[in-house]
This record gives sequence, C-alpha cells and structure tokens, in this order.
Amino acid sequence: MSNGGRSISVLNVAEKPSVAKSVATILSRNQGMRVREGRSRYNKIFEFNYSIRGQPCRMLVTSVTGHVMELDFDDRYRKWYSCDPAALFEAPVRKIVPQDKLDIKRTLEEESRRCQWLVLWLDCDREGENIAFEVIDICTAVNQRLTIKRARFSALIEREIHESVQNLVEPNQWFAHAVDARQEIDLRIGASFTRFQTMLLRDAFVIDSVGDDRNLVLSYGPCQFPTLGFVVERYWEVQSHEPEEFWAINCNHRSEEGLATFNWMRGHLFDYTCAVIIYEMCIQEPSATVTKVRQQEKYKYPPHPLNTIELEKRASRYFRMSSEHTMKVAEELYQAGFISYPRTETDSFSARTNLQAIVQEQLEHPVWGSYAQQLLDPGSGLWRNPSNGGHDDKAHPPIHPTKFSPGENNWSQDHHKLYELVVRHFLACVSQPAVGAETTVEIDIAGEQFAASGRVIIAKNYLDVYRFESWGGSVIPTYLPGQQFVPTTLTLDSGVTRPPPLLSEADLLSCMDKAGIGTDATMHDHIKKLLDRFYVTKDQNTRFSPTNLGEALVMGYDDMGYKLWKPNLRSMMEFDMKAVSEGSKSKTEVLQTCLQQMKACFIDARLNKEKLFEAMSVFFDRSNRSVREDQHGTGEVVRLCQLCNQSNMVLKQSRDGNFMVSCLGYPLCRNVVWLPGSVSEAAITSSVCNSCTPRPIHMIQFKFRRSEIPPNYNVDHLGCIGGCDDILRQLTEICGTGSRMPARGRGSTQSQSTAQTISRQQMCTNCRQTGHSLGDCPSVVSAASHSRTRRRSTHDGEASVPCSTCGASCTVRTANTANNRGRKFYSCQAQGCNFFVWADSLDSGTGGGGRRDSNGVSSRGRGRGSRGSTFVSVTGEPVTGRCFACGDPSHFANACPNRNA
DNA sequence: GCAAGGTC
Repeated sequence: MSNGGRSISVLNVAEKPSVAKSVATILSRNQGMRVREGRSRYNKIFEFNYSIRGQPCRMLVTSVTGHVMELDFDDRYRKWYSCDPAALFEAPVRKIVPQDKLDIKRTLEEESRRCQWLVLWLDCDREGENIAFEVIDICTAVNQRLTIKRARFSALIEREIHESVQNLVEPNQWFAHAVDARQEIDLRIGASFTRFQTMLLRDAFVIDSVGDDRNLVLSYGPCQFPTLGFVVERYWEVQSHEPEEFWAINCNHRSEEGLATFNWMRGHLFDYTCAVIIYEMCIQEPSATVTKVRQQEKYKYPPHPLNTIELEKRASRYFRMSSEHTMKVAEELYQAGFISYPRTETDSFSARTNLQAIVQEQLEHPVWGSYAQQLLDPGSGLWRNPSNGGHDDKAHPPIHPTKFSPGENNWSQDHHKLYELVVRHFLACVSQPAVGAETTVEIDIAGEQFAASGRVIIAKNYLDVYRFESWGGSVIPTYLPGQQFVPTTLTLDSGVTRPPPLLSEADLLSCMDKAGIGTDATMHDHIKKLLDRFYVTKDQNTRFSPTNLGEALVMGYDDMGYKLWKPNLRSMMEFDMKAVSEGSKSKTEVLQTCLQQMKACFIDARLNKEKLFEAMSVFFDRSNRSVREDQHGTGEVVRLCQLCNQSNMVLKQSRDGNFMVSCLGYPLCRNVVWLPGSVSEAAITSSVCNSCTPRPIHMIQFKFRRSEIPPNYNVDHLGCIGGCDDILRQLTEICGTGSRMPARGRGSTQSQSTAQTISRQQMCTNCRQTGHSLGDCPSVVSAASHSRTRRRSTHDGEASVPCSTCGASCTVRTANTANNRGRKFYSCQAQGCNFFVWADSLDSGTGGGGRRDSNGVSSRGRGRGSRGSTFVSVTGEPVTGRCFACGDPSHFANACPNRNA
C-alpha cells in the first residue's frame, strides 16, 4: 500500500454535511484541520493529514446531500401527451443530475481530479450504497485512475471511525442495484398510472370539491396509494358498522370504605333472553360471596428510546402536530444542534453511549433539572439502563438531546414542545418503571362471577418526568375471602357496539410502518401528499377520512379486482429488493418480471376503465361535454315524462353500455330511470302495460347477462318501468344500476338547475330511482349483502330525518344483525356523531316532541313483552334497566340523547 | 404536471 512514503490525496465523501464534519473531526483529532468552502454552500471541505495503514494521506472530507442524481425518462417521453402511458413501461430512462445538485457535482469533479483515492462514507444502507455509486460515476468520469474504497461504520464514534478507515472495503454493487430497481419501478408505475388516470378522469367529471380542477393531478404511487387504502378501508369499516345491542349485568357495592364496581366476567351478551334469565337468577339470590382476593405488584415501563416514527406518533398524540410539521421542527432543532439526527429507525442506545453525560447537561433546567439531578444520584435508585426496542439502522442513535436549552428566543411554541418531548422522553428512558399495587376481588352471585379491581401507585418514577403518560388508579374497599355481602345495586344494562374510530395520524403511521410503506424519512411526505392531492382530509382530532375523490379511485380499482391500493404490491417489491441486495436475484431479472406484471395490470386496468368511471360517477357529475358525447342515439319513446308532463321519455344506452330511460326535456327536466347494470340488450315493444298509468307505457324486452343475475331469474324478460314490475325492481336491487349520481353534500351543489331540484324531490331519496318513495325503496327493505351495493346505499342516503344529537342529517339503513335483521334504522352521517335510532320506534311515536321518548324502553317493550316492571333491585327499587352510556333509566343506550357527549 | 428516496 505504501508508495515510498509520498503523501497521496484522498477524497472522502459523506452523505450529509454533518457526517463529513464528524468524520473529519474524529480522524483529525481536531488538530491541524482546515475548512474551506466548496461550490455548494452547505457542503464544506475539511482538510488534514492522516495515515491509512502507514500510508501518509492528505485527507479531503466533503459531502453530498442525499442522492445527487435522479431517474427520469428521455426527453422524448417527458411530455404528458408525448406517448401512450403504456409505453412508459419500456421508454428509455437515464440518471441525471438535477439543476440544484450541479454545484455539488462540480465540487466532486474538481476535488477528485487531484486525488488518487476516493473513500465513500455514505450511510451504510441500501440508499447510501446507491448514492456511493452516483459519486463514483461523477468522480471516475473525470479521473479514471481513482482507487475506490468504501468505509463501513455503524456509528459516528471514534473507535468505529478509526477502525473503519483502517479496514476499507469494496462498495456493494448488489445494494446499489436493489435501489436502481426500486427507482425504475417506482418511476414507471407512478408515471404511467398517474398520466392514465389523470387524463382519463380529470376532464370527464366536475370534480368540484377541489376548486379549480383543470390542473388537478390524480397521482398514483406505490406508497401513496396503499396509504390512501388504509384510510379508505377504515372509513368503509366505520360506514358499514351496524350497531348491535348487547346486555351486561353490573354490580355495585357501597360500604363505609367507599364504592366498588364489579364487572360481569362474561363481559356482555348479545342474547337478551339469555341475559335476562341469568339476571333473574342473580336477583332471586342476590347475596355475593368473595371467592378470590389477589394482590399484585404491577409495573408500568417507560417507553423505548425515541426513533422517527415514534417521535411523529407521539407529537401527533400529545400536541396534535402533523408528522410533516414535526419533521420540519425536528430538522430545525437538529440543524441548530439541540437534538440528534431526527431520521432514525434506531430505538436502542449503543452500550458505548455516555448516557449520564446527556442527563448531566439538563441539570440546570428550571423544570426538569431536579429530576435529572435525582437520576444521577445513585442513592435515589431512579436510574435504569434504557430498554432495547429491537431496531437499529446502524447509522444513527435514537433521537436524544445534544445541547441544553432553557428555550431559545427564536423558538416557536412547537420548537419548545418538541424539544421538551425529546428531553423528557430521554430522561424517562433511563428511569425506573412506575410501580403500583393492584387488588383484584372476585365475587360469586348465584353462580355468576364478577370482578372489581383497584390500584394504588407506590412509586411514580419515570411518570414524574414523562408528563405525557398517566396511570390511572382507584381505591376499592378491603374484602376478605369468604366474606358475604348484599350488593347495593344489581342492574341489567344495555349497550350497543360502536364502529372503530377513523384512523388517526398515529394509527396511519403504524399501519405504514407495519406494512413497510415508505421509510422513516418519507412516511410523513406520503401522508402530506394525500392531503395535497385532495384524496383525504384530516379533522381536528387528527383523524383521516377519504374525500369523494380518494374513495372513488380506490373503489374503482377495487371493483376491477385489483389490489393496487393494498400494501401487498410494495411488500412484494420490497421482498425482491432484498433478494437483489443479497445477490440471489439479479436487478435485470427483477425489473423484467415486475414491470411485465405491472404493464399487464396497466393494460387490463385500461380495458376496465369503466369501473373507474362508475366509481367516479357515484360521487361526481359528468362534465357536460362528456355526458352529451356519452349518450348516443335519440332513442325510442317509452312514455310521457310524468315529471315535466311535457316531453317524452326515451330508451338510451350510455357509452359505457348502461341502459336508461330519460326525459327528452334534458337539461330542463332531468328525470331518468336507470336500468339494471346486468342488462345487455333492451328494446321497446309495441305492447303497453295494462296496470301502469298514465297510458301508454311501453313494455321493454330485456336481455340480462346470465353471469350477472341469480340463477332463478330468466335471461329474457318483458318488463315495465312504470312501477309494476317486481322482477325489474329486484334485479335493480341485486345488480345495481349504471346510474351516475351527483356528488353528495361535501362539494358545492349550488349550480344545480331548478328542474333538477324538483325532480330530485320526487325521486326515492335512498336509491334515486323514480316510481317509489323512500319508505318503499327495495334497497332499504332488503338487507343488502353485496358490499359494493351496501357502500353505495350509504352514500346514496339522503337527508331523511334530522339527527337529534347534532342536528345533521340521518340516512335510513337496514340492520343485518341476528336480532334485528331487516329492521330499518336511521344513522347520523355527521363525522364523529354515532347517533342512530330504530325507524319503527319513530313510526310508533306520536311525532314531534314525543319521538325521542318513544325510542327507548316503551317501544321495544311492546315488541318483546313488557320488561319494565319485571325486575326489582335488591334495594327494593324497581329496576327497568338503564342506559349504558349515561345511566338514565328512562331509555337505553341506543336512544341516549347524550351518547356522544 | 408523474414516483420514492436521499437531505438543506
């Protein structure tokens, strides 16, 4: 290695300026180091002398800022209308240095010209290895005689760095290839699908919810779409939840020492009769016997050391800060030297970290300084070595404070909050867990088991400093085994199951983390992208709902049968990338198979684009141009329009193949009857219906697609649209229609014509068909089991009754649970409001102010036998059951006026 | 105008 003692020049390149500085400081031992500017203002050059395995070296240490190059298509394919999007799966691509990286490139060129060696100090992960090859490409282009070496290090600490420079290795081509493949796949899939769906849908619909929709980009990406999928999936779960009533026996015992609440160990039962029988047994023999008293010491452990995802989740939970904003503030705190590098997967400290020194720095803080003092006092016993979260990216330590600050003048509230979180989290990590004494008492009443528990906190420990967490505890009276007592109350209470909550930002990050969508440094970007693209909205509680646009896109691909919105695609790609990085698959092989599959998928999606149209039509109006183009032929007359009484209604087929009978008075009259989606042919006959009026209403000869209707229906059918035809109605219900319903509530509807408003009033407000009203709607009466139908009917739901909790509107739906199958109920559509009421309880009420009172006990009591006077509590008071939510005995929880309070 | 990944 020696060249006769002559010094050689070595260009060292790190991934970011901070690493260049650390490496230079460590290697130079901070002696004789010179700093000079490079072409780029962020990336300085450090110079000093060093010796590698006896070879004297003039070391130049500089940096890049992440990737220097990006992948893009050749110019010919860059313009959106330059080619068929499918061609983007094969179009030539190349790596280019973007404008804002040109000065970094120039520094590398200039410095490498006069060096003999190039040592790569990029982060030791796949992306880092790929950046290393970008640097190699740039440097060897101007100096082909460079000797190229890779430094492998797992932490920026002295021993590691010195060891690594004395044991330089070869760069890992496999790692870099894995990233090359990832980049190319992301680009080709992203660009092709984005162009395809944007060009297809943007002009075809009035996407009024986004303001000016002319420049709208409907992007598709292998990370953003699965993220959207998580939001939509949960939203659907909430929408399709059908509340189910359940029953529980609760027992209270008040003594001189206080109150104990005993919970039924069966939890709750959905079978009312069964619950009543057990309850009656308890009431008849109400004496309770203590069967078990257990006392245990319990611990609540401090969190693991902080990594990026956890920082984002906690800042969202504790401060409602968006993950994107959190990372911006964290970056600023890092740049100013107050916290360590904020983009890290690592959640365990290396054994070599001097944790005490980090605590030491915080001693003078006015609020938590005294806690830090206690931590360092061996006598306090508060210290505990931090737990190991099991993740290590081998590049950065967990996020921790690096400099003391009582708060800086130029800090915003959020800087204060985030710094405080990082410090308190660190102090908590090196603290003992909280200790509690838990008492559990089990009793037996007539063979039924009940349990109560209480907790006393013995030592708060880390909870003293980690104010964001708490550990509730309540004291219960003392009980002895074998002791007997008579409960103060023993009640049969009702409750209803609730839907899961919408996804919070913390939930969403967890979903992404679990499925491997994005990296710690990019997850917040994907979430922000969904907001920027108008695919999702976030409410004040950081909970996400899809917009009509976001839901329509997912629905469209879902209806095609594609799981493009599921995380599987990314997981498969990730699996392949791993194979490439391990050398078990070649980059070419992975690119070839993956792109081939994705292209087939793309072609197929394009063939099935009607599914996207249909889904979009659920939420958005077709733009005028498209609608007119879409309906060809003037059609034959079926009847006189019963809405405007002026024009005829004619049979038409839309471009996407669906049949309808619509008024020729359009756009003044928008009366339309959509026919089942399973109709393949429809022709007007000269026969006239005998029962429907005003005559004549011509019968239509239908042909249905066999595969789309149940076996007990005929493919051929002579039908009538006047309202008498049950078969037509049933098939409409089963198959759905090709109808295009206007956007619901969220967007502006002010531009609708008067004619449309009038015609809407005469349609069924549930399914938008004419010929029947809401009460007779076939899709309400049946329990729709087909998920898409059900989803649609949810969206279709028109304001039917005002919600008595929040004043918004309720839609009518049908329960599909064991006890209430087929029973209609109204549920509130407002976000966050879970109000619902059974429709039959409204029917039986006297209307007006009497409605709410009749929701509960009385109407159900009539239905199932009188329940009101059967039970008597042990204290002699009559028990009729009570509301699970507020305790009021006048109603049950499903009718509770305060249930959302 | 399109992706996701680095980082400032």
